[in-house]
Amino acid sequence: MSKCNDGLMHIGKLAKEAGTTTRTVRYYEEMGLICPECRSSGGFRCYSHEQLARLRMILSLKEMEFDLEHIKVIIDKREKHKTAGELAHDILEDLNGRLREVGEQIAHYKHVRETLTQTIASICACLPCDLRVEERLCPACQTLNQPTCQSVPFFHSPSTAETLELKL
Amino acid sequence: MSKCNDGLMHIGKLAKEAGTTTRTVRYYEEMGLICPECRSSGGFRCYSHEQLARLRMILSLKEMEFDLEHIKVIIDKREKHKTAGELAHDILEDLNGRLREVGEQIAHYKHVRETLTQTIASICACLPCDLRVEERLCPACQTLNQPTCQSVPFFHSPSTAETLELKL
DNA sequence: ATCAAACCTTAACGTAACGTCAAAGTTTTT
DNA sequence: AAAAACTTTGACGTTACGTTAAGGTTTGAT
Repeated sequence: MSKCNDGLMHIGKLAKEAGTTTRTVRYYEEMGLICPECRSSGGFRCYSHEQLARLRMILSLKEMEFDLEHIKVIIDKREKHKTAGELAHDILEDLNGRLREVGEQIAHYKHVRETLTQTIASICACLPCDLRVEERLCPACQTLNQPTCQSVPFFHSPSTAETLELKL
Repeated sequence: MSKCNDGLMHIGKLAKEAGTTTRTVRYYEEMGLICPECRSSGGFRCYSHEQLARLRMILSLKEMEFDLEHIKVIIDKREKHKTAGELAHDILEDLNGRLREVGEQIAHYKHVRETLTQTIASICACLPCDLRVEERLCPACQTLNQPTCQSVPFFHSPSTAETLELKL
């Protein structure tokens, strides 16, 4: 009847159950993160529910943006500790490290946002400018006595920027 | 005397002035973002100050995390507009788009941080647990009547998770 | 039993933006 | 003139898969 009974499933079902793709599962296998319980006579990968749980572990760690290499390390830790407490202690280091990194990411993107916001403000002042792009200073900038155009490095042409630089 | 006079410089100087590497400059050339003014008789790339300004433009756009393809488009816009105002209007779309994306990135990482924080809290409750990792429920979790261990998908072993799942 | 649909297999290229050799030629300095 | 410093092209490595391609396997229906 079925070549895949005993509660085993092929890769498609496994992937769907875990909410990922077959390509991802095969890739994880290549990386040594997961491997099928057995193969069917025709060569199909067969997975048990244990594998499914393991795959879900991997994916839950991926949600926290650990890279696969680190995930492998973390999962392997499960076999290196006798008690859950020890394991918890060990894994908490990974989690706290990651937490710090994510904080840095957030800070970084906030900085990028700042840069963008300031650039946008500067360029807005140039909207009413009728000068050619090669010109040096918008009337608006002159009036406001602001170095807007020039403060936006990619707004004015290289030759203009160069001119300005040489004058310094 | 010098084979690189006339205010021209070789790639090393260019890169250092702009605060990047020669590899990056060559890559940008490959991508069509920048190209040397000329070559020395021996084949060395020679750059003018205009190229330096252009490279700085590219790098300033990179600080806002535009990808190179987008940077190319933005820089090309400089030649498509007659007035600075028009150019400003056009570029503002790119900047605002990027601003939105960066906001999304920040939101995303904040979500990741949330997940991490909650996971850390859950696992902290398991620190005093003496059970083997394969066991099902920490005394701590039982006492607190909290589904902590089980709520951390990668903390308990696959077989345990499976057991739990089958009981549902 | 047979046939098609649906599924699976391995293999391999593509992605982004460079880092990092390697082997050999050029410029600059001593 | 020789050595030090610099440059050249070429090519592989990186991350985590997506996306064909060409060809077997299972499954469900008839």
